[in-house]
Amino acid sequence: MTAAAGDGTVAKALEVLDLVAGFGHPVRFSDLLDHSPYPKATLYRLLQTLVAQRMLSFDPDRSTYTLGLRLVRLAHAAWDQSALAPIARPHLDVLSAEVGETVHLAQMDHAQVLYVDKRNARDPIPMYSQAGKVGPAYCTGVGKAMLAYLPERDLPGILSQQSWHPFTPKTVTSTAAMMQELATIRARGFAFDDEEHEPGIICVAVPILSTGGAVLGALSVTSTTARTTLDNLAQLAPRITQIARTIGQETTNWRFPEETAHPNRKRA
Amino acid sequence: MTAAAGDGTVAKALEVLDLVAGFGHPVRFSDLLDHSPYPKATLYRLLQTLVAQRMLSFDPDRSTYTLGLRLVRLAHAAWDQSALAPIARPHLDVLSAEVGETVHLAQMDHAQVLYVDKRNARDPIPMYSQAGKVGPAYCTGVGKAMLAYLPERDLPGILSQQSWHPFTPKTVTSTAAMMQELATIRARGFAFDDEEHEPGIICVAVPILSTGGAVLGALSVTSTTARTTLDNLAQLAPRITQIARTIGQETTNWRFPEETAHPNRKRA
DNA sequence: AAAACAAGTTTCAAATAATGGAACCTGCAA
DNA sequence: TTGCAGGTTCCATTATTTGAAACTTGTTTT
Repeated sequence: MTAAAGDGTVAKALEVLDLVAGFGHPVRFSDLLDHSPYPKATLYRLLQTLVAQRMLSFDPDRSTYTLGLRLVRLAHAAWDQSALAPIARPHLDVLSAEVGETVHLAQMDHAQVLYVDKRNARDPIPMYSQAGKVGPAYCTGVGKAMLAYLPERDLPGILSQQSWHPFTPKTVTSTAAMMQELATIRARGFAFDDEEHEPGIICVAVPILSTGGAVLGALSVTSTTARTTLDNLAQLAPRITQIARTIGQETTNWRFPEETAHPNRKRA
Repeated sequence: MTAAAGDGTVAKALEVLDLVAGFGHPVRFSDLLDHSPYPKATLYRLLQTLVAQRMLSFDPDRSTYTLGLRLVRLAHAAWDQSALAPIARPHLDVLSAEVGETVHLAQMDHAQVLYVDKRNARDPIPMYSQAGKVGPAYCTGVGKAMLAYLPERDLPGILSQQSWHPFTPKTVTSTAAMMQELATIRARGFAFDDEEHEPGIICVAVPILSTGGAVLGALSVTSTTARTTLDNLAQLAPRITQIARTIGQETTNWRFPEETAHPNRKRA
Protein backbone atom coordinates (compact mmCIF):
# COMPACT_ATOMS: atom_id res chain seq x y z
CA MET A 1 0.00 0.00 0.00
CA THR A 2 2.72 2.41 1.01
CA ALA A 3 4.52 1.74 -2.22
CA ALA A 4 5.83 -1.34 -3.91
CA ALA A 5 3.81 -4.24 -5.17
CA GLY A 6 4.93 -5.42 -8.54
CA ASP A 7 6.56 -2.03 -8.71
CA GLY A 8 10.24 -2.70 -8.81
CA THR A 9 13.08 -4.09 -6.81
CA VAL A 10 14.25 -0.63 -5.94
CA ALA A 11 10.95 0.17 -4.32
CA LYS A 12 11.14 -2.97 -2.26
CA ALA A 13 14.65 -2.28 -1.15
CA LEU A 14 13.70 1.20 -0.09
CA GLU A 15 10.73 -0.11 1.80
CA VAL A 16 13.10 -2.34 3.70
CA LEU A 17 15.26 0.66 4.47
CA ASP A 18 12.23 2.48 5.82
CA LEU A 19 11.38 -0.55 7.85
CA VAL A 20 14.80 -0.63 9.48
CA ALA A 21 14.64 3.13 10.00
CA GLY A 22 11.24 2.75 11.63
CA PHE A 23 12.52 0.55 14.39
CA GLY A 24 14.89 3.23 15.56
CA HIS A 25 17.39 0.68 16.82
CA PRO A 26 19.35 -2.29 15.53
CA VAL A 27 17.06 -5.11 14.43
CA ARG A 28 17.43 -8.81 13.83
CA PHE A 29 16.40 -10.57 10.68
CA SER A 30 13.36 -12.15 12.24
CA ASP A 31 12.11 -8.83 13.58
CA LEU A 32 12.12 -7.52 10.06
CA LEU A 33 10.58 -10.67 8.70
CA ASP A 34 7.61 -10.31 11.03
CA HIS A 35 7.00 -6.80 9.83
CA SER A 36 7.67 -7.15 6.14
CA PRO A 37 5.39 -8.47 3.44
CA TYR A 38 8.20 -10.39 1.78
CA PRO A 39 8.99 -14.06 2.09
CA LYS A 40 12.08 -15.05 3.97
CA ALA A 41 14.37 -15.61 1.03
CA THR A 42 13.38 -12.38 -0.67
CA LEU A 43 13.86 -10.28 2.41
CA TYR A 44 17.14 -11.98 3.05
CA ARG A 45 18.46 -11.13 -0.37
CA LEU A 46 17.26 -7.57 -0.15
CA LEU A 47 19.09 -7.15 3.12
CA GLN A 48 22.23 -8.64 1.66
CA THR A 49 22.12 -6.22 -1.22
CA LEU A 50 21.56 -3.24 1.04
CA VAL A 51 24.41 -4.25 3.30
CA ALA A 52 26.68 -4.77 0.31
CA GLN A 53 25.74 -1.27 -0.79
CA ARG A 54 26.39 0.08 2.70
CA MET A 55 22.91 1.48 2.96
CA LEU A 56 22.57 -0.87 5.90
CA SER A 57 25.27 -2.10 8.16
CA PHE A 58 25.29 -5.51 9.74
CA ASP A 59 26.70 -6.19 13.17
CA PRO A 60 27.90 -9.80 13.08
CA ASP A 61 28.29 -10.03 16.86
CA ARG A 62 24.69 -9.20 17.50
CA SER A 63 23.50 -10.17 14.05
CA THR A 64 21.56 -6.98 13.75
CA TYR A 65 20.97 -4.49 10.99
CA THR A 66 21.31 -0.72 11.26
CA LEU A 67 21.11 2.10 8.76
CA GLY A 68 24.44 2.49 7.01
CA LEU A 69 26.93 5.25 6.58
CA ARG A 70 26.36 5.66 2.88
CA LEU A 71 23.00 7.02 3.83
CA VAL A 72 24.57 9.66 6.04
CA ARG A 73 26.77 10.69 3.18
CA LEU A 74 23.93 10.97 0.77
CA ALA A 75 21.99 12.95 3.30
CA HIS A 76 24.68 15.49 3.63
CA ALA A 77 24.51 16.02 -0.08
CA ALA A 78 20.73 16.15 -0.01
CA TRP A 79 20.78 18.86 2.58
CA ASP A 80 23.37 20.94 0.76
CA GLN A 81 21.57 20.56 -2.49
CA SER A 82 18.12 21.38 -1.35
CA ALA A 83 17.76 25.00 -2.15
CA LEU A 84 15.75 25.94 0.90
CA ALA A 85 17.47 24.62 3.98
CA PRO A 86 21.02 25.94 3.60
CA ILE A 87 19.79 29.34 2.49
CA ALA A 88 17.31 29.59 5.32
CA ARG A 89 19.75 28.56 8.02
CA PRO A 90 21.26 31.95 8.85
CA HIS A 91 17.81 33.49 8.80
CA LEU A 92 16.59 30.92 11.28
CA ASP A 93 19.46 31.91 13.52
CA VAL A 94 18.42 35.54 13.33
CA LEU A 95 14.76 34.83 13.95
CA SER A 96 15.57 32.46 16.77
CA ALA A 97 17.74 35.07 18.46
CA GLU A 98 15.07 37.73 18.07
CA VAL A 99 12.07 35.85 19.36
CA GLY A 100 13.71 33.39 21.73
CA GLU A 101 11.11 30.76 20.96
CA THR A 102 11.19 27.51 19.03
CA VAL A 103 11.55 28.06 15.29
CA HIS A 104 10.70 25.48 12.63
CA LEU A 105 11.51 25.24 8.97
CA ALA A 106 9.41 22.71 7.08
CA GLN A 107 8.68 21.48 3.58
CA MET A 108 5.92 19.37 2.09
CA ASP A 109 6.88 15.76 1.59
CA HIS A 110 4.27 13.62 -0.04
CA ALA A 111 1.21 14.92 1.78
CA GLN A 112 2.97 15.42 5.05
CA VAL A 113 5.12 18.03 6.66
CA LEU A 114 8.85 17.35 6.87
CA TYR A 115 10.76 19.40 9.38
CA VAL A 116 14.06 20.23 7.78
CA ASP A 117 15.51 22.54 10.39
CA LYS A 118 14.78 23.76 13.87
CA ARG A 119 15.96 26.13 16.57
CA ASN A 120 15.01 25.57 20.15
CA ALA A 121 14.02 28.20 22.66
CA ARG A 122 16.47 28.02 25.55
CA ASP A 123 19.47 25.89 24.73
CA PRO A 124 19.10 24.98 21.08
CA ILE A 125 18.93 21.29 20.36
CA PRO A 126 21.09 20.63 17.29
CA MET A 127 18.87 20.21 14.30
CA TYR A 128 19.84 16.72 13.38
CA SER A 129 18.10 15.25 16.35
CA GLN A 130 14.87 16.98 15.55
CA ALA A 131 14.80 17.56 11.88
CA GLY A 132 13.93 14.73 9.58
CA LYS A 133 10.75 14.03 11.47
CA VAL A 134 7.49 14.17 9.62
CA GLY A 135 4.20 15.46 10.94
CA PRO A 136 0.63 15.87 9.77
CA ALA A 137 -0.15 18.79 7.47
CA TYR A 138 -3.76 19.44 8.50
CA CYS A 139 -3.11 20.27 12.14
CA THR A 140 0.22 22.05 12.24
CA GLY A 141 0.95 25.70 11.60
CA VAL A 142 3.54 25.06 8.94
CA GLY A 143 1.31 22.47 7.31
CA LYS A 144 -1.69 24.76 7.02
CA ALA A 145 0.45 27.67 5.87
CA MET A 146 1.73 25.57 2.99
CA LEU A 147 -1.63 24.06 2.14
CA ALA A 148 -3.13 27.52 1.91
CA TYR A 149 -0.79 28.55 -0.87
CA LEU A 150 -0.60 25.32 -2.83
CA PRO A 151 -1.95 25.31 -6.41
CA GLU A 152 -5.68 24.63 -6.29
CA ARG A 153 -5.39 21.60 -8.50
CA ASP A 154 -3.04 19.86 -6.05
CA LEU A 155 -5.16 20.48 -2.98
CA PRO A 156 -7.87 17.82 -3.37
CA GLY A 157 -5.27 15.10 -3.78
CA ILE A 158 -3.32 16.17 -0.75
CA LEU A 159 -6.31 16.78 1.48
CA SER A 160 -7.68 13.37 0.63
CA GLN A 161 -4.52 11.85 2.06
CA GLN A 162 -4.87 13.47 5.47
CA SER A 163 -5.90 11.25 8.32
CA TRP A 164 -8.09 13.90 9.98
CA HIS A 165 -7.39 12.31 13.31
CA PRO A 166 -8.74 14.59 16.07
CA PHE A 167 -5.60 14.98 18.17
CA THR A 168 -7.34 17.60 20.31
CA PRO A 169 -10.83 19.07 20.49
CA LYS A 170 -9.62 21.97 18.36
CA THR A 171 -8.28 19.87 15.48
CA VAL A 172 -9.86 20.58 12.13
CA THR A 173 -11.20 17.23 10.98
CA SER A 174 -12.76 17.61 7.57
CA THR A 175 -11.85 18.74 4.10
CA ALA A 176 -14.74 21.21 4.08
CA ALA A 177 -13.69 22.86 7.34
CA MET A 178 -10.11 22.96 6.12
CA MET A 179 -11.02 24.74 2.89
CA GLN A 180 -12.66 27.36 5.05
CA GLU A 181 -9.62 27.63 7.28
CA LEU A 182 -7.26 27.89 4.32
CA ALA A 183 -9.30 30.78 2.91
CA THR A 184 -8.96 32.55 6.25
CA ILE A 185 -5.21 31.95 6.21
CA ARG A 186 -4.85 33.35 2.71
CA ALA A 187 -6.82 36.41 3.72
CA ARG A 188 -4.76 36.88 6.86
CA GLY A 189 -1.42 36.01 5.27
CA PHE A 190 -0.33 33.62 7.98
CA ALA A 191 -1.55 30.54 9.84
CA PHE A 192 -2.07 29.69 13.48
CA ASP A 193 -1.86 26.39 15.21
CA ASP A 194 -4.29 26.83 18.05
CA GLU A 195 -3.58 23.66 20.03
CA GLU A 196 -4.73 21.61 17.08
CA HIS A 197 -2.00 19.00 17.33
CA GLU A 198 -0.94 19.02 20.97
CA PRO A 199 -2.76 20.64 23.89
CA GLY A 200 -0.99 23.75 25.11
CA ILE A 201 1.14 24.13 21.99
CA ILE A 202 0.43 27.14 19.80
CA CYS A 203 2.23 28.67 16.86
CA VAL A 204 2.25 31.21 14.05
CA ALA A 205 3.42 30.06 10.65
CA VAL A 206 3.98 31.73 7.31
CA PRO A 207 4.58 30.16 3.93
CA ILE A 208 7.85 30.60 2.10
CA LEU A 209 7.06 31.35 -1.51
CA SER A 210 9.21 31.68 -4.59
CA THR A 211 8.92 34.99 -6.37
CA GLY A 212 6.72 33.09 -8.80
CA GLY A 213 4.36 32.23 -5.95
CA ALA A 214 5.22 28.53 -5.64
CA VAL A 215 5.28 27.04 -2.14
CA LEU A 216 8.85 26.27 -1.12
CA GLY A 217 8.24 25.63 2.57
CA ALA A 218 7.07 27.27 5.74
CA LEU A 219 8.51 29.00 8.75
CA SER A 220 6.98 29.02 12.20
CA VAL A 221 7.44 30.25 15.75
CA THR A 222 6.05 27.94 18.39
CA SER A 223 5.29 28.46 22.04
CA THR A 224 2.89 27.30 24.75
CA THR A 225 -0.33 28.66 26.16
CA ALA A 226 1.48 28.88 29.47
CA ARG A 227 3.90 31.42 28.11
CA THR A 228 1.94 33.44 25.62
CA THR A 229 -1.23 33.79 23.56
CA LEU A 230 -2.14 33.62 19.91
CA ASP A 231 -2.60 37.37 19.90
CA ASN A 232 0.91 37.87 21.12
CA LEU A 233 2.29 35.44 18.59
CA ALA A 234 0.37 37.29 15.89
CA GLN A 235 2.48 40.35 16.71
CA LEU A 236 5.46 38.44 15.36
CA ALA A 237 3.79 37.67 12.06
CA PRO A 238 5.06 40.73 10.16
CA ARG A 239 8.64 39.99 11.11
CA ILE A 240 8.35 36.30 10.29
CA THR A 241 6.71 37.13 7.00
CA GLN A 242 9.53 39.51 6.19
CA ILE A 243 12.12 36.84 6.86
CA ALA A 244 10.17 34.27 4.91
CA ARG A 245 10.01 36.63 1.96
CA THR A 246 13.77 37.13 2.06
CA ILE A 247 14.33 33.38 2.17
CA GLY A 248 11.91 32.93 -0.70
CA GLN A 249 13.68 35.49 -2.82
CA GLU A 250 17.14 34.18 -2.13
CA THR A 251 16.02 30.67 -2.87
CA THR A 252 14.39 31.73 -6.10
CA ASN A 253 17.58 33.42 -7.18
CA TRP A 254 19.58 30.37 -6.29
CA ARG A 255 17.33 28.09 -8.29
CA PHE A 256 16.98 30.34 -11.29
CA PRO A 257 20.22 32.27 -11.39
CA GLU A 258 20.02 33.30 -15.03
CA GLU A 259 16.67 34.99 -15.08
CA THR A 260 17.68 37.63 -17.58
CA ALA A 261 19.01 35.65 -20.49
CA HIS A 262 19.30 32.04 -21.45
CA PRO A 263 22.34 31.61 -23.65
CA ASN A 264 23.23 28.28 -25.15
CA ARG A 265 24.10 25.86 -22.45
CA LYS A 266 27.05 23.69 -23.12
CA ARG A 267 27.61 20.28 -21.69
CA ALA A 268 30.45 18.86 -19.71
CA MET B 1 34.03 -0.67 -10.86
CA THR B 2 32.53 1.34 -8.02
CA ALA B 3 29.74 -1.13 -7.67
CA ALA B 4 27.07 -2.47 -9.95
CA ALA B 5 27.61 -4.43 -13.11
CA GLY B 6 25.30 -7.36 -13.34
CA ASP B 7 24.88 -6.83 -9.64
CA GLY B 8 21.31 -5.76 -9.19
CA THR B 9 18.90 -3.03 -9.99
CA VAL B 10 19.23 -1.64 -6.51
CA ALA B 11 22.95 -1.12 -6.92
CA LYS B 12 22.39 0.72 -10.15
CA ALA B 13 19.73 2.92 -8.67
CA LEU B 14 21.99 3.82 -5.79
CA GLU B 15 24.80 4.59 -8.15
CA VAL B 16 22.52 7.02 -9.89
CA LEU B 17 21.74 8.60 -6.54
CA ASP B 18 25.43 9.03 -5.88
CA LEU B 19 25.83 10.50 -9.30
CA VAL B 20 23.17 13.10 -8.66
CA ALA B 21 24.64 13.79 -5.24
CA GLY B 22 28.05 14.21 -6.77
CA PHE B 23 27.03 17.11 -8.93
CA GLY B 24 26.11 19.17 -5.91
CA HIS B 25 23.38 20.98 -7.78
CA PRO B 26 20.28 20.20 -9.84
CA VAL B 27 21.16 18.30 -13.00
CA ARG B 28 19.50 17.64 -16.31
CA PHE B 29 18.95 14.26 -17.80
CA SER B 30 21.67 14.67 -20.39
CA ASP B 31 24.24 15.70 -17.78
CA LEU B 32 23.61 12.45 -16.02
CA LEU B 33 23.63 10.51 -19.24
CA ASP B 34 27.11 11.78 -20.09
CA HIS B 35 28.42 10.62 -16.74
CA SER B 36 26.63 7.34 -16.35
CA PRO B 37 27.51 3.97 -17.81
CA TYR B 38 23.89 3.20 -18.62
CA PRO B 39 22.11 3.59 -21.93
CA LYS B 40 19.57 6.31 -22.26
CA ALA B 41 16.46 4.25 -21.74
CA THR B 42 17.86 2.47 -18.71
CA LEU B 43 18.98 5.64 -17.01
CA TYR B 44 15.68 7.21 -17.81
CA ARG B 45 13.74 4.45 -16.15
CA LEU B 46 16.01 4.42 -13.13
CA LEU B 47 15.45 8.11 -12.68
CA GLN B 48 11.70 7.66 -12.98
CA THR B 49 11.75 5.02 -10.32
CA LEU B 50 13.83 7.14 -7.96
CA VAL B 51 11.59 10.13 -8.45
CA ALA B 52 8.51 8.00 -7.86
CA GLN B 53 10.14 6.83 -4.65
CA ARG B 54 10.97 10.41 -3.68
CA MET B 55 14.64 9.65 -3.38
CA LEU B 56 15.05 12.20 -6.12
CA SER B 57 12.86 15.11 -6.88
CA PHE B 58 12.25 16.43 -10.34
CA ASP B 59 11.72 20.09 -11.08
CA PRO B 60 9.49 20.18 -14.15
CA ASP B 61 10.12 23.88 -14.81
CA ARG B 62 13.82 23.40 -15.14
CA SER B 63 13.63 19.70 -15.93
CA THR B 64 16.31 18.97 -13.39
CA TYR B 65 16.81 16.30 -10.79
CA THR B 66 17.75 16.87 -7.15
CA LEU B 67 18.08 14.59 -4.17
CA GLY B 68 14.70 14.00 -2.63
CA LEU B 69 13.16 14.48 0.75
CA ARG B 70 12.77 10.81 1.49
CA LEU B 71 16.52 10.67 1.52
CA VAL B 72 16.71 13.44 4.06
CA ARG B 73 14.29 11.57 6.24
CA LEU B 74 16.16 8.30 6.03
CA ALA B 75 19.40 10.05 6.70
CA HIS B 76 18.20 11.69 9.83
CA ALA B 77 17.12 8.30 11.03
CA ALA B 78 20.53 6.92 10.13
CA TRP B 79 22.25 9.54 12.18
CA ASP B 80 19.96 9.10 15.14
CA GLN B 81 20.34 5.37 15.00
CA SER B 82 24.04 5.22 14.67
CA ALA B 83 25.19 4.51 18.15
CA LEU B 84 28.17 6.82 18.07
CA ALA B 85 27.13 10.21 16.79
CA PRO B 86 24.18 11.07 19.03
CA ILE B 87 25.98 9.83 22.11
CA ALA B 88 29.14 11.71 21.28
CA ARG B 89 27.40 14.98 20.55
CA PRO B 90 27.31 16.46 24.05
CA HIS B 91 30.90 15.38 24.61
CA LEU B 92 31.96 17.17 21.47
CA ASP B 93 30.31 20.28 22.82
CA VAL B 94 32.29 19.98 26.02
CA LEU B 95 35.58 19.32 24.28
CA SER B 96 34.97 22.12 21.81
CA ALA B 97 34.30 24.58 24.60
CA GLU B 98 37.39 23.47 26.49
CA VAL B 99 39.92 23.62 23.70
CA GLY B 100 38.40 26.23 21.43
CA GLU B 101 39.74 24.50 18.34
CA THR B 102 38.11 22.50 15.58
CA VAL B 103 36.84 19.12 16.77
CA HIS B 104 36.06 16.20 14.50
CA LEU B 105 34.18 12.98 15.05
CA ALA B 106 34.76 10.37 12.38
CA GLN B 107 34.00 6.75 11.54
CA MET B 108 35.41 4.31 9.03
CA ASP B 109 33.29 3.93 5.94
CA HIS B 110 34.52 1.44 3.43
CA ALA B 111 38.23 2.20 3.58
CA GLN B 112 37.78 5.89 4.03
CA VAL B 113 37.09 8.26 6.85
CA LEU B 114 33.59 9.65 7.15
CA TYR B 115 33.22 12.77 9.25
CA VAL B 116 30.00 12.38 11.16
CA ASP B 117 30.14 15.46 13.35
CA LYS B 118 32.21 18.57 13.75
CA ARG B 119 32.64 21.66 15.91
CA ASN B 120 34.37 24.70 14.58
CA ALA B 121 36.79 26.88 16.43
CA ARG B 122 35.33 30.38 16.44
CA ASP B 123 31.70 30.38 15.44
CA PRO B 124 30.65 26.78 15.06
CA ILE B 125 29.33 25.87 11.65
CA PRO B 126 26.33 23.60 12.15
CA MET B 127 27.37 20.03 11.54
CA TYR B 128 25.16 19.26 8.60
CA SER B 129 27.13 21.48 6.37
CA GLN B 130 30.41 19.83 7.23
CA ALA B 131 29.68 16.31 8.21
CA GLY B 132 28.99 13.76 5.56
CA LYS B 133 32.26 14.45 3.83
CA VAL B 134 34.69 11.62 3.36
CA GLY B 135 38.45 11.84 3.51
CA PRO B 136 41.45 9.59 3.12
CA ALA B 137 42.35 7.34 6.04
CA TYR B 138 46.11 7.17 5.56
CA CYS B 139 46.85 10.86 5.96
CA THR B 140 44.41 12.16 8.52
CA GLY B 141 44.64 12.03 12.27
CA VAL B 142 41.32 10.34 12.77
CA GLY B 143 42.08 7.90 9.98
CA LYS B 144 45.40 6.77 11.39
CA ALA B 145 43.99 6.59 14.92
CA MET B 146 41.36 4.15 13.71
CA LEU B 147 43.69 2.16 11.50
CA ALA B 148 46.04 1.65 14.43
CA TYR B 149 43.39 -0.12 16.44
CA LEU B 150 41.66 -2.12 13.72
CA PRO B 151 41.82 -5.93 13.91
CA GLU B 152 45.03 -7.07 12.25
CA ARG B 153 43.20 -9.26 9.81
CA ASP B 154 41.27 -6.28 8.39
CA LEU B 155 44.29 -4.04 7.94
CA PRO B 156 45.81 -5.45 4.74
CA GLY B 157 42.52 -5.17 2.90
CA ILE B 158 41.97 -1.60 3.99
CA LEU B 159 45.53 -0.44 3.42
CA SER B 160 45.49 -1.90 -0.06
CA GLN B 161 42.61 0.40 -0.88
CA GLN B 162 44.41 3.60 0.05
CA SER B 163 45.54 5.82 -2.78
CA TRP B 164 48.81 6.81 -1.09
CA HIS B 165 48.70 10.07 -2.92
CA PRO B 166 51.44 12.38 -1.53
CA PHE B 167 49.33 15.41 -0.64
CA THR B 168 52.32 17.01 1.06
CA PRO B 169 56.00 16.13 1.50
CA LYS B 170 55.12 14.70 4.89
CA THR B 171 52.43 12.32 3.69
CA VAL B 172 53.07 8.66 4.46
CA THR B 173 52.93 6.94 1.11
CA SER B 174 53.44 3.25 1.56
CA THR B 175 51.95 0.33 3.42
CA ALA B 176 55.28 -0.49 5.01
CA ALA B 177 55.81 3.01 6.37
CA MET B 178 52.24 3.05 7.58
CA MET B 179 52.64 -0.19 9.53
CA GLN B 180 55.56 1.48 11.28
CA GLU B 181 53.55 4.61 11.98
CA LEU B 182 50.61 2.59 13.31
CA ALA B 183 52.89 0.79 15.73
CA THR B 184 54.11 4.15 17.01
CA ILE B 185 50.53 5.31 17.42
CA ARG B 186 49.58 2.22 19.39
CA ALA B 187 52.60 2.70 21.64
CA ARG B 188 51.79 6.37 22.14
CA GLY B 189 48.04 5.93 22.46
CA PHE B 190 47.13 8.68 20.04
CA ALA B 191 47.87 9.84 16.51
CA PHE B 192 49.15 13.04 15.00
CA ASP B 193 48.49 14.54 11.65
CA ASP B 194 51.67 16.47 10.98
CA GLU B 195 50.65 18.36 7.84
CA GLU B 196 50.19 15.08 6.05
CA HIS B 197 47.01 16.04 4.26
CA GLU B 198 47.14 19.83 3.99
CA PRO B 199 50.12 22.06 4.59
CA GLY B 200 49.85 23.99 7.84
CA ILE B 201 47.09 21.79 9.24
CA ILE B 202 48.00 19.66 12.24
CA CYS B 203 45.95 17.57 14.65
CA VAL B 204 45.85 15.09 17.50
CA ALA B 205 43.45 12.20 17.23
CA VAL B 206 42.45 9.34 19.49
CA PRO B 207 40.43 6.26 18.66
CA ILE B 208 37.06 5.64 20.24
CA LEU B 209 36.92 2.02 21.30
CA SER B 210 34.17 -0.16 22.65
CA THR B 211 34.90 -1.75 26.01
CA GLY B 212 35.62 -4.86 23.97
CA GLY B 213 38.33 -2.99 22.08
CA ALA B 214 36.52 -2.64 18.75
CA VAL B 215 37.05 0.57 16.83
CA LEU B 216 33.90 2.67 16.89
CA GLY B 217 35.36 5.90 15.56
CA ALA B 218 37.85 8.61 16.32
CA LEU B 219 37.95 12.02 17.89
CA SER B 220 40.36 14.77 16.96
CA VAL B 221 41.36 18.35 17.70
CA THR B 222 42.71 20.24 14.73
CA SER B 223 44.65 23.46 14.47
CA THR B 224 47.26 25.16 12.32
CA THR B 225 51.01 25.50 12.54
CA ALA B 226 50.44 29.24 12.71
CA ARG B 227 48.60 28.91 15.98
CA THR B 228 50.25 26.02 17.77
CA THR B 229 52.61 23.08 17.58
CA LEU B 230 52.30 19.31 17.73
CA ASP B 231 53.83 19.39 21.19
CA ASN B 232 51.17 21.74 22.39
CA LEU B 233 48.46 19.65 20.85
CA ALA B 234 49.93 16.59 22.52
CA GLN B 235 49.19 18.24 25.85
CA LEU B 236 45.52 17.84 25.04
CA ALA B 237 45.79 14.13 24.37
CA PRO B 238 45.01 12.93 27.90
CA ARG B 239 41.84 14.96 28.03
CA ILE B 240 40.75 13.88 24.55
CA THR B 241 41.50 10.28 25.41
CA GLN B 242 39.43 10.58 28.56
CA ILE B 243 36.47 11.91 26.60
CA ALA B 244 36.89 9.26 23.92
CA ARG B 245 36.86 6.57 26.58
CA THR B 246 33.64 7.92 28.02
CA ILE B 247 32.04 8.00 24.60
CA GLY B 248 33.24 4.46 23.97
CA GLN B 249 31.79 3.20 27.20
CA GLU B 250 28.45 4.91 26.77
CA THR B 251 28.20 3.64 23.22
CA THR B 252 29.05 0.11 24.30
CA ASN B 253 26.33 0.25 26.91
CA TRP B 254 23.88 1.55 24.40
CA ARG B 255 24.65 -1.19 21.95
CA PHE B 256 24.74 -4.01 24.46
CA PRO B 257 22.36 -2.92 27.17
CA GLU B 258 21.74 -6.38 28.62
CA GLU B 259 25.28 -7.42 29.36
CA THR B 260 24.39 -9.28 32.54
CA ALA B 261 21.73 -11.67 31.46
CA HIS B 262 20.10 -12.66 28.20
CA PRO B 263 16.60 -13.87 28.94
CA ASN B 264 14.42 -15.24 26.18
CA ARG B 265 13.63 -12.48 23.81
CA LYS B 266 10.12 -12.31 22.58
CA ARG B 267 9.04 -10.97 19.29
CA ALA B 268 6.55 -8.28 18.42
C1' DA C 1 8.68 28.80 -43.22
C1' DA C 2 11.06 24.55 -43.83
C1' DA C 3 14.62 21.68 -42.48
C1' DA C 4 17.87 20.05 -39.14
C1' DC C 5 18.75 19.23 -34.66
C1' DA C 6 18.94 18.33 -29.76
C1' DA C 7 16.70 16.53 -25.71
C1' DG C 8 13.67 13.67 -23.82
C1' DT C 9 10.21 9.66 -24.07
C1' DT C 10 8.22 5.29 -25.52
C1' DT C 11 8.29 0.58 -27.66
C1' DC C 12 9.09 -4.34 -27.75
C1' DA C 13 11.29 -8.86 -28.20
C1' DA C 14 15.29 -10.90 -26.02
C1' DA C 15 18.02 -11.47 -21.99
C1' DT C 16 18.43 -11.33 -17.31
C1' DA C 17 17.47 -11.04 -12.70
C1' DA C 18 14.05 -11.61 -8.98
C1' DT C 19 11.00 -14.86 -6.80
C1' DG C 20 9.69 -17.94 -2.99
C1' DG C 21 8.68 -22.76 -1.57
C1' DA C 22 11.28 -26.03 0.22
C1' DA C 23 15.36 -28.11 1.71
C1' DC C 24 19.26 -27.33 4.44
C1' DC C 25 22.44 -25.75 7.96
C1' DT C 26 23.73 -24.52 12.82
C1' DG C 27 23.70 -23.74 17.34
C1' DC C 28 21.11 -24.36 21.47
C1' DA C 29 17.76 -26.31 24.64
C1' DA C 30 14.91 -30.06 26.30
C1' DT D 1 19.77 -37.68 21.02
C1' DT D 2 15.97 -35.14 19.43
C1' DG D 3 13.53 -30.93 18.51
C1' DC D 4 13.39 -26.43 17.28
C1' DA D 5 14.14 -21.52 16.07
C1' DG D 6 16.73 -18.46 13.51
C1' DG D 7 19.32 -18.13 9.32
C1' DT D 8 21.06 -19.47 4.73
C1' DT D 9 21.07 -21.59 0.19
C1' DC D 10 18.86 -23.92 -4.09
C1' DC D 11 16.68 -23.76 -8.38
C1' DA D 12 12.97 -24.04 -11.72
C1' DT D 13 9.50 -20.64 -12.64
C1' DT D 14 8.15 -16.07 -13.47
C1' DA D 15 8.38 -11.37 -14.07
C1' DT D 16 11.26 -7.49 -14.69
C1' DT D 17 14.97 -5.24 -16.75
C1' DT D 18 17.32 -4.25 -20.90
C1' DG D 19 18.67 -1.15 -24.79
C1' DA D 20 18.60 -0.29 -29.87
C1' DA D 21 15.73 2.07 -32.41
C1' DA D 22 11.79 4.71 -33.44
C1' DC D 23 9.27 8.54 -32.08
C1' DT D 24 7.91 13.31 -29.94
C1' DT D 25 8.60 17.86 -28.83
C1' DG D 26 10.65 22.07 -28.76
C1' DT D 27 14.47 24.87 -30.44
C1' DT D 28 17.83 26.51 -33.39
C1' DT D 29 19.71 27.14 -38.20
C1' DT D 30 19.22 27.96 -43.14
